Amino acid sequence: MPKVETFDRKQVLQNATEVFHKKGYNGTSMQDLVDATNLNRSSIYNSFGSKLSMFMEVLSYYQSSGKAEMGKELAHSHNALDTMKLIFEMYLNDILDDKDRKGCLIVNCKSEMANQEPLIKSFMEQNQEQSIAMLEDVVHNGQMEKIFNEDQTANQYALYLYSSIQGLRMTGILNNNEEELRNLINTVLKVLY
Amino acid sequence: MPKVETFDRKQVLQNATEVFHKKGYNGTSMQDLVDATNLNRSSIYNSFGSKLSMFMEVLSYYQSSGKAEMGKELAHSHNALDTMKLIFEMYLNDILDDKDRKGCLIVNCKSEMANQEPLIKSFMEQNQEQSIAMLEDVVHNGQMEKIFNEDQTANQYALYLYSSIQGLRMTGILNNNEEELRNLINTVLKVLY
DNA sequence: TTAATTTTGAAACGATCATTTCATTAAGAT
DNA sequence: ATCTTAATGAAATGATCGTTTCAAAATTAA
Repeated sequence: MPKVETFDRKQVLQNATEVFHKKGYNGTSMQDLVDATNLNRSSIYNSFGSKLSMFMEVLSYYQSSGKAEMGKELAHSHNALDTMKLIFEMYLNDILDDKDRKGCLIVNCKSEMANQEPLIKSFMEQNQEQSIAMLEDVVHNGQMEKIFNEDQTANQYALYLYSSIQGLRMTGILNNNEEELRNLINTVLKVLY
Repeated sequence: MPKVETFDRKQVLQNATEVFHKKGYNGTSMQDLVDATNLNRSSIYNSFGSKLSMFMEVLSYYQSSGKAEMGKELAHSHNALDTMKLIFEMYLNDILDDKDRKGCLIVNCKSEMANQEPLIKSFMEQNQEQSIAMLEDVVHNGQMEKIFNEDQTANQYALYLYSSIQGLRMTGILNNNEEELRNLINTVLKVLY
């Protein structure tokens, strides 16, 4: 066995994520990626195949990073309401920390490409399914604990919450007033209990 | 006075809107616009200046069309709850009729360009301001009529509704199940009364 | 009819697009 | 040391990008 991949693939993906996130898929050029990753143009094609397949890998990386971070954050919460508040708190912090006002990579990509690129559409469908399943689980627990009402099924509430999160991400692009956003989140969650 | 503008500017804008809506700004080429408008490349530049300024005009046209349609729809409603339901009903119909699953041009553009193009950012800020003012007015009326509660100020509820609408538009890109969306809308509105 | 002005067509602009090619350099395995 | 494979660099691919140019055709007011 000869020379093995020497560059840090994770670091490269992080750098690529940053550009795609800031400029969008169509707004990002291969030159942008060469500059951001400090990788050779040939190396990008050797290691990632094409702009689109590199982007798909970026999306997966972004998704699993988010999931990991969320899992860590929720590890020590055993109350469904606290869990739900923590979830929204994470998105809020993401908005408040986002100096470039880029919004959410996945939401942005859905709006840019879901109706154009079948691979993206599939990714978004499974992302939606997973997100709703996760939210449904939390709501279901809350309903078992009698913390959340049963006016709607857990699945119905999960779709509502999923939609609210997308709305929050969109709103956060232009509005980063912490007080207003916190109030908005409280209003979203109020219907649950 | 010699030759006057012969083509139908409104029709041209409608055709251009269709392409921009389907492909996004960065995904739309000048050739796409030439094909869609049946206008000469030179004529486009003579009449609209540049791709970006044509897009700005498309955005304004889309916005004012939506406002006009909404005004007509709401003309005969004098109950704040009915008005609010009609507003959401309009967005729902837009989703159900959207065969290409394009979502909302304005929401898409906000996610694609608000952080990159100052002209777009300004447009989106005034669009948000107007939308919230309109919603605030309806909520305020409902609160006067004692139909809506006063747990939050009309302005706070307006931001919540504005955010919910953006979420609905994003959700509608992949989900066009009428029953689920209707249920989602009911959940959104329930907090108001 | 003439003068004014716009639309049109076609070509060209230089820049940039995503991708490919290939010879050179580098490094682990035998 | 040598074989094997990967990373690199630089150049080139052909296509397409947004925009400009300009002469010819078209239209209307004077």
